[in-house]
Amino acid sequence: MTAVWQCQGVTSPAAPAGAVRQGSLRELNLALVLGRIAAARRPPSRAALAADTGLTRATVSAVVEDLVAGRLVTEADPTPRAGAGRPARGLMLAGDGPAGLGLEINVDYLAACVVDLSGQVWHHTVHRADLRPVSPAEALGQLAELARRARVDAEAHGLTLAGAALGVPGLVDDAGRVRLAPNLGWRDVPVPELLADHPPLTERVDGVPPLVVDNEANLAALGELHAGAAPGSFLHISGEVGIGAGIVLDGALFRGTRGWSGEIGHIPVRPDGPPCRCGGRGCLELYAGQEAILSAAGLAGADLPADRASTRLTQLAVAEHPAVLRALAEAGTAIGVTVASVVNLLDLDTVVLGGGYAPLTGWLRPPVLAEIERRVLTAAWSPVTVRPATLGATAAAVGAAGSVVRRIIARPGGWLARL
Amino acid sequence: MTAVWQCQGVTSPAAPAGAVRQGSLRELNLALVLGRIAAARRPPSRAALAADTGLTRATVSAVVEDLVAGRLVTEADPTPRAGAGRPARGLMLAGDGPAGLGLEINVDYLAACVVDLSGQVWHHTVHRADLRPVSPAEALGQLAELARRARVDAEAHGLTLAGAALGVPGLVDDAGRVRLAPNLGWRDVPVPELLADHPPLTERVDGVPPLVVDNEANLAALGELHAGAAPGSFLHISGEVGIGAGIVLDGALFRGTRGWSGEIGHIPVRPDGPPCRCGGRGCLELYAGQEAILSAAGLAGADLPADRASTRLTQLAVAEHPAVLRALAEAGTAIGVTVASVVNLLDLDTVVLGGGYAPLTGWLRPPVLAEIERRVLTAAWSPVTVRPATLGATAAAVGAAGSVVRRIIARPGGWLARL
DNA sequence: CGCTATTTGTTCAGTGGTTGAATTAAATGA
DNA sequence: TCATTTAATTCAACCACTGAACAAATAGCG
Repeated sequence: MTAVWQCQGVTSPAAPAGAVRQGSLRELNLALVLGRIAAARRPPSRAALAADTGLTRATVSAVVEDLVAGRLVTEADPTPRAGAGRPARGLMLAGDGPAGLGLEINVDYLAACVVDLSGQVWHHTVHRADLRPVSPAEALGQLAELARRARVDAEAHGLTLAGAALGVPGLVDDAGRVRLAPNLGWRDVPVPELLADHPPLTERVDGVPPLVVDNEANLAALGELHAGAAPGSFLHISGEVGIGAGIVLDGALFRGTRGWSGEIGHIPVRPDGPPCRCGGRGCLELYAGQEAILSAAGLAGADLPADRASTRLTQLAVAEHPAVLRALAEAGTAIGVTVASVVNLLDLDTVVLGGGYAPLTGWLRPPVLAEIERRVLTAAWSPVTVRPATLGATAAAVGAAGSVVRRIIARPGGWLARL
Repeated sequence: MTAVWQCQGVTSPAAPAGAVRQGSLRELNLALVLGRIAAARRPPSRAALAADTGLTRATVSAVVEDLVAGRLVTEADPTPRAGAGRPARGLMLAGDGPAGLGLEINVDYLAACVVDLSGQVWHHTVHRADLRPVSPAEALGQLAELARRARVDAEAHGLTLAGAALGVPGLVDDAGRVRLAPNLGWRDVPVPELLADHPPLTERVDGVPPLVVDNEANLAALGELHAGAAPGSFLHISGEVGIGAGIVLDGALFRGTRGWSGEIGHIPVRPDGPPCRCGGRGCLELYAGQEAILSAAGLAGADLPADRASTRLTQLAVAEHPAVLRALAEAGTAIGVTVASVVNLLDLDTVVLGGGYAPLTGWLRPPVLAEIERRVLTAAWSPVTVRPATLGATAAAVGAAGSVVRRIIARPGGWLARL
């Protein structure tokens, strides 16, 4: 009888955005096959791809031929596995194809990195400095120098930069202007214009190096997504001086109506709590922001520069400094209350603690889990996993670079057409 | 210079789900054209569709021919507009094609309705009764009787029921089992099994009548989406005895990892508030649920049966009953705090107040907006709209029926193949 | 009334891309 | 050595879209 009732999935996906023209077919299958190659653990053969995707072996061969000709895919030299029959030739993302340049500006550091199609990081520079007293133009100037060096290094390795992305800790509009970055003290900073004066990033390589400016929490979440360990849907919380979050739903970053999603730092934890500089009261940032934790631990004050605070906190936690442990427990509880709201709302099964929170996960996780178990209606049936980010503290830069190459993987047709 | 910098959109959409085979092309274009016909305000011509979709007129003609042959589309008899040149023949969704059966069980009523492809409601029955003292089997029996009558009525009109969907106020798993419906007092109720004994819903019509069981808040949100007034992304809050929410993102319902998204009623408003029956503390439902509002207004007690409470509340609000107005203001503030969290997280620009909240919007909106403006970081740049649901109190039933026909519109290939 | 301009819808040869089966390639194992 | 097995390619067939030409149907105008 149960077979009669087919339940689940009333989803109403919107009709495909544009027209599906003749050539779209090839374009879609290029993306499909390339995506599977990128997602596979070991280099798959053409036959395996055919079985996997449902396409014919003939079609897969033709598609792969295009991808190889476009330098997006190469054949793995050594035959990986054996059995009986003609050995398969494994396919993998090309290491000498397009690469992405990732940049990050945060309150206490600048970062630049280069990532190739396969996700391998070829270059990574972090420049620690308190950027609050520095003007936006000056900060971007320093960043441009980092970018220039990254490019030189990339070209020395024979990589072709296909684009760049920049993460900033604030709200970015469609034009790349930073509308508000409270912890950096920026307001209405036209990043693209300011960077246009510095040659390293304005030169075109191969006709296409657009710069994308985005929220650093979004890019960090993307980095975590592509780093592989995270599932299709999760919440990534970036605990820097401010607290941001990136929301990944079904393998895609959710940006919100205007691209300003994930402002988790200003979700009210205690609606009648102390006033926040955002105008609200009792925001999460007041309980779990870096300054709040430091101050609760009795470490607020002059002798701890911003660019050292994060590491110092971890050191003290490892040393089991009592006030620090207490402060982390309180912060964890506040984070847990907020995460419980998010999980009740979105039914996510994974929460990733990133940025400055990552090394503190050992102390933050217990109170976070406790609040989730108390407050999430469905927690009894399906546990929520809370784990640290696998990427380092500068996940946003790696995520930014990854977003460039991932865009190519998601829509290889555009890249191939440019050759 | 600015042209060099192309910002926005680092989105990394997952590769297309399945293989794009030869026939997929037609299938996608069928969906595309049918979707445009459904979305159009007046019946579009083939030429207009070609211009709109980017397809050739020849292709559109061929696609439309399939749709007409499958009884999904008909030509509008009267020529709508005139100008110069051969008059266009308008295309519209067929009224005699497949229809959807929508069902709803809630705490204080049962409902059934039938909706055709164009969204027109052909049948609508509401049976008000307090269902808390009734056993699940008994309640489903009553529902089956409603469904039987709806089907008879639909067939009398020449409609073909293509499927049914049922909304319940609780958590539903993949198999259609109601894991928990706190306000109904249900736990682990195997709805499909219990309904299998009642013939009206188990008969197959045309080979395909699957029953989909879903959360009523999800279905109500879908109803609001298809009713048209709402944009692509919004939060729909259903204020029944419990408080649920449906989240629509980019025109699609977001269901969460396990389909349990939108449990907004148990988002903590005051983490240290009074205990809730869910195990948490200070949940929204304790401040803005129907019982909370009644009790705050001094109306809690015996002489107000559950199935009358909602209308009574509205009457008293219209009469400006002071305690009721005060209670609504408090509830609105609690809703506002929660909505502020959601908007900070998801960056939505529209919030729809549905269910019992809809007629109370006049009193709830001001405090909700006040909290949003205080607490949402981006409120200064982009206002959030709060408006009542356009569908009546039984939006879930209409949304359920709509979900059936919308599924056909979204994927007409499957329906056409069955003929 | 007849002619032209105009727009709609259809017909048809042409083409790109997938399909399915047959074929070739390259290894294992008895 | 040869049968077996699996991988990849080749090729005729076919499906669906394309583009242009053509037929249909109306308004405007003299």
